[in-house]
This record gives sequence, C-alpha cells and structure tokens, in this order.
Amino acid sequence: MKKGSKAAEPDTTGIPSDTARADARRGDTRRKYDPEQTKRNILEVATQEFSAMGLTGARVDAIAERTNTTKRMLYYYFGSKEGLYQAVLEKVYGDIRALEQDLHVSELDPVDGMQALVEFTFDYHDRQRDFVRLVTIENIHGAKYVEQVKTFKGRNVTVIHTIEDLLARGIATGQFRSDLDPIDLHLMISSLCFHRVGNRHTFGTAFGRDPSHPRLRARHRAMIVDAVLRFVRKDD
Amino acid sequence: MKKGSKAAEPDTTGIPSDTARADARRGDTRRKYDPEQTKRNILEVATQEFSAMGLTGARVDAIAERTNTTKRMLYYYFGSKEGLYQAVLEKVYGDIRALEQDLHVSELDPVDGMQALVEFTFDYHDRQRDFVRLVTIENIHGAKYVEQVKTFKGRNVTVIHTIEDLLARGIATGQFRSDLDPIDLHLMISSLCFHRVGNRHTFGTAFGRDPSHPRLRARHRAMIVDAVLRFVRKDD
Amino acid sequence: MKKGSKAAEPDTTGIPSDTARADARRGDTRRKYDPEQTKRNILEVATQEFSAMGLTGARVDAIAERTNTTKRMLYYYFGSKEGLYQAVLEKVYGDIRALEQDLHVSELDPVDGMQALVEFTFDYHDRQRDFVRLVTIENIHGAKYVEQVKTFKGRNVTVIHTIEDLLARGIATGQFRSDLDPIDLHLMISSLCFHRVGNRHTFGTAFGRDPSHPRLRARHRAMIVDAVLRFVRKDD
Amino acid sequence: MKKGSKAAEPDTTGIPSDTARADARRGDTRRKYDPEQTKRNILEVATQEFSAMGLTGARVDAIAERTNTTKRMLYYYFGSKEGLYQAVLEKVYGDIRALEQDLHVSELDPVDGMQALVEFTFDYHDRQRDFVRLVTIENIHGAKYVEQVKTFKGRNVTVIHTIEDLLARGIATGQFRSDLDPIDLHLMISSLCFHRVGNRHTFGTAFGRDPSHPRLRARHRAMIVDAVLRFVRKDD
DNA sequence: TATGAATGAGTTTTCATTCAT
DNA sequence: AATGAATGAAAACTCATTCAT
Repeated sequence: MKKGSKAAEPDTTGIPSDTARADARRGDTRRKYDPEQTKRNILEVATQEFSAMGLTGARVDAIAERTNTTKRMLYYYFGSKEGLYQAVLEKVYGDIRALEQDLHVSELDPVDGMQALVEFTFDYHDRQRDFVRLVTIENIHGAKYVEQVKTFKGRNVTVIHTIEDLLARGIATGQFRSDLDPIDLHLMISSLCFHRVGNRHTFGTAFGRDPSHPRLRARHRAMIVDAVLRFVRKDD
Repeated sequence: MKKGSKAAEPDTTGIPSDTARADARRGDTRRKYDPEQTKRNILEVATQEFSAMGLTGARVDAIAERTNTTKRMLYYYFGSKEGLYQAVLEKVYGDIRALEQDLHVSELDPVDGMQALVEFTFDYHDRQRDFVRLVTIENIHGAKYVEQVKTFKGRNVTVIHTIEDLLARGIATGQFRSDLDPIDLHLMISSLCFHRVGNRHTFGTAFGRDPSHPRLRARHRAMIVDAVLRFVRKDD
Repeated sequence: MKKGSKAAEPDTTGIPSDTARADARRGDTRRKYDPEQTKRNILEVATQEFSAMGLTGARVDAIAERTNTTKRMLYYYFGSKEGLYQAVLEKVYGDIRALEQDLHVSELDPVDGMQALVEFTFDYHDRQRDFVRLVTIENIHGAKYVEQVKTFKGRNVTVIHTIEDLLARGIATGQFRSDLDPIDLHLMISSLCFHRVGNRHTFGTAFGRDPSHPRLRARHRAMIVDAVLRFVRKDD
Repeated sequence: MKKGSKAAEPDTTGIPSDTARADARRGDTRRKYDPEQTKRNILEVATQEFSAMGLTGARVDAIAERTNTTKRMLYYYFGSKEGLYQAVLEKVYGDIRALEQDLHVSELDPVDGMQALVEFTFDYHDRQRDFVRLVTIENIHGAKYVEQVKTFKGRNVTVIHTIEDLLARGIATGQFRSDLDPIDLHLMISSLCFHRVGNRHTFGTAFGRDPSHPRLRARHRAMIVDAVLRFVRKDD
C-alpha cells in the first residue's frame, strides 16, 4: 500500500524517473499521456492488491484509487477484473522463469549445480512473496487463469531440463542416485521453498516463530540444501 | 453464542445426548428442532463452500441453500460470515490435531515412529483437501482469523512434542543426528506433504502431471518418507 | 443498561426484595412463576430501552436479553413491540400526573403556589429523564401511541385546573395579571423545564455546557421560577 | 467524499459554475450528469425522511425512491445511511445560524434588538419543523452525530455573541438587569420557541389544542416576547 | 486518451414475530 | 407459564462495470 502510494508521487523526490527522462529528451517537461507507463503503473498496483487480497478479495476500486489513473483506464487496457488478474499472472510468472535461465548450472559440477539450483529457488521464493501468494491464489481457483496464460506451460519445461541435466551428469559421475524422477525432484524442492513462505502466517501463529524472519532464513536455506543433497546423493 | 459453540462439542464424546437418545427411541434421524444437527449441517456445508471459494469468494446464500435450514439460522448460530468461517477453521484444525494424538508413535522405534508420523501427515493432507485449502486461504488473510481461534495455539504444541520425543529417542539410540530443531523438522515434513496438495493445480497445468493422481500418490509418499529419513539419520 | 443488569440479579445483594419476602411469607424460598413480577421486570427494562433508543431504535432482542425472562414472554404479555411501547407510555405518564395531585398548591398563597408548581415541574423533568425522552419520542411519531392510551387525556386536565385555580386566586388578590390563558401558561412552564433536559445533548455539544450539570441545575431552577413569576405578576 | 462535499458548496456563492452556464445556454434545467443537483436532491429528500421517521426509522430505500437517482448514488456521495444523516444535520444547522447573522440586531436599540431576536427565533422554529425534529432526533442519539459535524460548534458561538452584545448595551443604557448569563438566556429563548413546535403532538392530544395552529401562533409569539422582555428588564 | 458520475444486480445482515417442546 | 429454536421479509450495503462528457 505504501509502495503503491509512493509510486504515485515520484515527482516529489526530485529524482527524474525513466519516463520523465524520456520526456525531457523529447523536450516536454511532463508528458500528459503515456499509455505504457499507465499500463505499467496499473499492473504494479494490481499485483500488490491481488497478491494481498486474492482474486475475489481484491477490489477494482481499491486498485484504481492507488493508481495514477482512473478506473475507466483499467477497463480500457485490461477489459475486466479477470483480464487484469491474468495480466498480473503473466507478468509474475514471466519473471521467475526468465531468471532461472540465467543460472547456468550446466557449467557447474552436479553437486554444486544442484546446490545452486536449490539456493536460487529458495532465494526467489523468499524474496518474491507476491509470486508465492499469486500461485497460492491461483490454486484456490483451480489454476484456471494461468491455464489461459499462453506462455505458461512452455516456460516450466526449462526447470525440468535443468534438473534432468544435473541428474544425468550426477549419475554419470556416480555422485547421484539413478532412481529419481526430475519432476518429482522439482516438486520436492518447490515444496521446501514454497511452504515456508506461503504458509508463514499460520505457521507463525501456530508456533510463535515466523519462518520468514532473517535469522531463520539462513538456517532454513542450509537445511533445505542439506535435505535435497542427502536425498539425491548416491549411498555408498 | 458461547453456549452455542460449547453445546456443539459434546458429540465428540461419543455419549449420546438426551435428545439423541429420544430420537433413537422414535427412530427418526431428522428432527425439526435439533440445534446440534442444524449447526453441524451448516458447518459441513460451510466447510465445503469456504474451502472451495475462499472467504471472500464464498456466498452466504450459497451455503444456506445447500443447508437444511435458512440463511437466518446461519446468523443465529454463527453471528456473521466471518464467524462461520472461524467456526469452520476451528473444527478443521481441531480434527487433524486430535488424530495426531491417536498415533502413539512414542511406542514405536524412533525410525519407525518417524516414518509413521510422516506417513500420517502425508495421508492426512492427501485426503483432507479442505483442510489444506483452508490453511492456504487463511494465509492469504494473514492468518488473522485463526489467530482468534482460542484453541488453536495450544493444539499445535502436541506435534512438536511428538517430534521432540522421537528425536530424543533417536539420538539416544544413535540412529538420529543431534543437530536438528523439532519445529524446523515439522516445517519440513509439512512442506513436503502440503505443497503437492495445495498447489497441485498449478503444478498439474505446468507439468501435465497431477500430483494427486493415485499412481503418483504412492511414489510421493515413499519419496517423502525416504527424504525425511535420510535427513534425520546420523551419518556413519 | 447497568441499572438493567443489576435489576436482573438482585439475589446477589443478600437483601431480600419485596417479592422475595412475599415468597418467604408463603413458605417457598424461590417462586418459579410470578407473572406480575415478570411483567414489571419487562416493563422496567423496556422503559430504559425505548427511552434510550426510541421506538424504532429499540430492539426486542435487546429488551429480552436484559430481562429475567425470554422474548416469548414479552409477546405473551404485551402482544407486540408496539404494545409493549404503549404499556411503557401508560406507566410513565401515570406517574407524573399522580404526583402532581400530591402537590396541594391550593392550600398555598398564589405566588408561593405558582413557585411550588414551577419547582415541582422543574424537579420532575430534571429527574425523570426517561419520561422526557419518551415524550420526545412520542412526538416524533406524531403522538399516535399516547392517543391510544385511554387514561391519557383525563390526567392532563388536572394540571390545568391547578393553574386555573392559582391564576384565579392571584387575580383576586391583585397579585397576578388577568390576561393569561392557563393552557398557554402551562405550555410556557413545560417549555422551560422540558427543553433543558430533552435537548441537553445538542445544547451541551453546542455550547460546551451540560444543562443537566448539578451546578447549573440550581441556577436554572431559580431562573425559571423568576421568569414565570415576572411573567404572571401584575405590573404596578 | 471530501472533494464531493466541498464541491457541494459553491452554489452558495451565487457564481454559476461552468456547467451551469453551459446548461443555461442550452436552456435545459435537468441534465443527466449534474453531481451538485444530484446531491442536493438526495439531501432534500433525506431531510424530509429523517425528520419524519428518525434515524433508525428512516429507510434508505424510501429516500432513494423519492429521489431522481438510485440508492447506489446515495452511497456514492454519502457513504452510508449515517453519513447521509450527518450531511442533513450539517445542512440544517448551517441554515439557521446563517440566517441569524443576517439579523443585524446590533444596529437596533437593546429592547428592540432583543425583541427582534426572540421573534426571529420564534419564526424560525415555527417554520422549520424539520430542523426542530432533527434536533429532537439528535438528542435521542445523545448528539453523537452532530458532534462529528466539524462546523457545528463554531456556528453556535455567534448567537451567544449577539446576546452578549444586546445584554451589554442594555445594561449600559440601564434597560436590562446585569445579572444574566447569555447562554442561560439563549437556553430560555430556545426553550420557549422549541417546545411548542417539537412537542406539539403530545400537547395537542393532551389539551385538545394544537399549539402550531395559526391563531395560537400570534398569541404565543407575543407571549414569549413579553416573557423574555419582562425577564431581562431591569426592575425599577 | 482520459475522467468522474452513474448503475443494477447481488450480498450481507437485521428484525419482529412464531413454532415446537 | 415458560423456553430456545426457527423464520421470512426487509433492510443496509457492495461491487464490477458502463455512460456521458
């Protein structure tokens, strides 16, 4: 919410934003209409609202209010509340998969690669709470909105390829067991990284311990890496 | 209302109430004036609706319609939509913890006990999707409703005690490593059992594989037991 | 409200109530059914609720809750919410007129009698806020409920007779002017005594001075007596 | 909402707004999009309903029906039933105080000024029954809504200033007694003017005489002026 | 491209009253 | 005489969306 309202008054900081600079280049101090910026602004606010309140809990009015524009524009660009929600999903899912490709674990030793993958997954979930929440929300709705996000399925294959590659190389070197399914392993890693973020509130009130607390963060990270490596390693 | 919710619990005692006995005598299962049955009926329907639609998505009218009573009774007994939602949470959280106590893992060998605990946790989540969904929904609302459920915090301690006991005995016999935190371990087990149920829809559409499919079920169960045991076992 | 709940548990004081004593006389420690007491109890609570909330603002449930009985009894004895309201009016109007007759101003010198009447009127309104509020409420409803209170009209004639008598005697002695209408004079006295009680809340917030404050009470009393006497006195 | 209520006031300036001018040009009095008119219309209808039925007795639907708009707009502009009620209070209290300032009693001889003030007060209450009823209603609610009307307290000081001025000048000329408190005097004048309007129904049924009848009106007006002047005049 | 006003259908909640025991 | 459960009709309020400017 604060983030949202901050975004609405960047001109008070004195620091010219990207778009402001672009404006300046073209010679006008304040562009009146900037569709891209407007859309981006709406999406940002919507991401927060949807991830905070859920699809049904989110209020179109609430989103519009924290936006630089009006409600009408929201419909102009995204057609409907659901359309906006889908746009948010699209953006958010795009981000994580894009990052995963930058990992280059294929250049690492299998064990190190596996560790890097787990740590990346951990860090991503730990930081991108909006993503975690939105996935959660999607599941409440039976994933029927991501299904319509065209780019969704393709993107997920890459992780599996990464894991397949790691497993194959680890088996070859005798470091990893050979009876593992890559998708199952991905599920395992996801589980460990996701749950502590997604359900941190109930966990926190149940055990008086917030799993997202910085002190626990490091311990959990190490624990999860440890658990996964123990799981994939070949017994000797 | 307090009187109401208290009165709602005696059915768990197994001792039939006076009215229940009177019913039995007459042989009719559906009496017109049966507050306990009315409440139970409302709670059941509400559990389904809330877990299917979320707190904001659920419709009081929809719940009432599928009930033997009218919408009015829902307010009569539970005060408000939120009150009903909380009653559902209370019931659902009560169920799992009650079952956990029936496990009697303290009578088993540490490794067997740990396996039994993991298998129980797995099975419970696998079967009680409503529970999983409701926890998810609670987390979207920052757990603010479960916080108000008085019995909630106390109930959760028991799992931790069970794990503490298992760990202590396993350490004593040299089977388990001694550097584990029981709450962290509980989090790990929960993660593995929860995620595959709670996020099965996005997982399903992402990888074309429904993790709740019976064939995968057994494999996941074994995998999770395996992973946890590898994690807690002492290296030699 | 406090008064109400206190009335509901008089047995905790240890001081036997009138009815309890009556019970004792008859030899049973606690009478189970006492229709008169029940009715009285309901009326008392209803008087408070109606005077505090108005006819439309009052809640039958709220009244029933603060009663020793249940809502059903309220309908049993008074038929409806309106019936109960009327019963309250009847009781409350009966009280003031009964008291007025005890004044015996006819035995006093006209000026002293007038002063006594004004002081009595002042004191009554000052103390019986419930009465004042109920009159106010009745006027919002166009007095349509008092109209149905049979004893209502007759009761009011007595005040006018009292004033007529005072005026006549005062005129005879040359103390009072002869051009006054008794009903108008009654209206004037009522106005001065009623307004400061009935509208004390708006008056209080408007001028930061609560006209029902004890310190102001005496001043207002003297002022009103003064004003009335100056008004009725014959100029010389 | 703030923007809305601010925008609602410029019509008192007498300067026609742009849209009003545009209207005039086209010659149509009822435009489809005219927020000011919409708000004014709602307020007018609401004033009647609230004053006739009280806050709890008033029906939002009933107000909406007699409006040119729908119920929704009522919430759009005033937020809630209570919000609308408060807006009504604000308007109605504003009116009387505004008029009082137009009296210019400071230019009159103290006795004439006092008479003018009393007559004004009398006439206002006699005509503005809605105002009287609403004040009555507010007092049933302990003035808690008027308390929240920001402009309320400030407005009331002006009457007191007027009275202070009159008293000071009257004392200086030797026409008025010097022992009077201006707020008490205001209370007295209000009492006399308010009661006969506010409680005319019970008074009417009690004494078979409607104090608001035109024939009584003049007599009461003279009587009250007389009473007040006798009260403030210095004895000689 | 942008805006603020407007809307209808729906959603939660309340309330006086009655029924079965 | 007394009770707590039950009820239907109505009331307040909300929400995604569209219209006029």
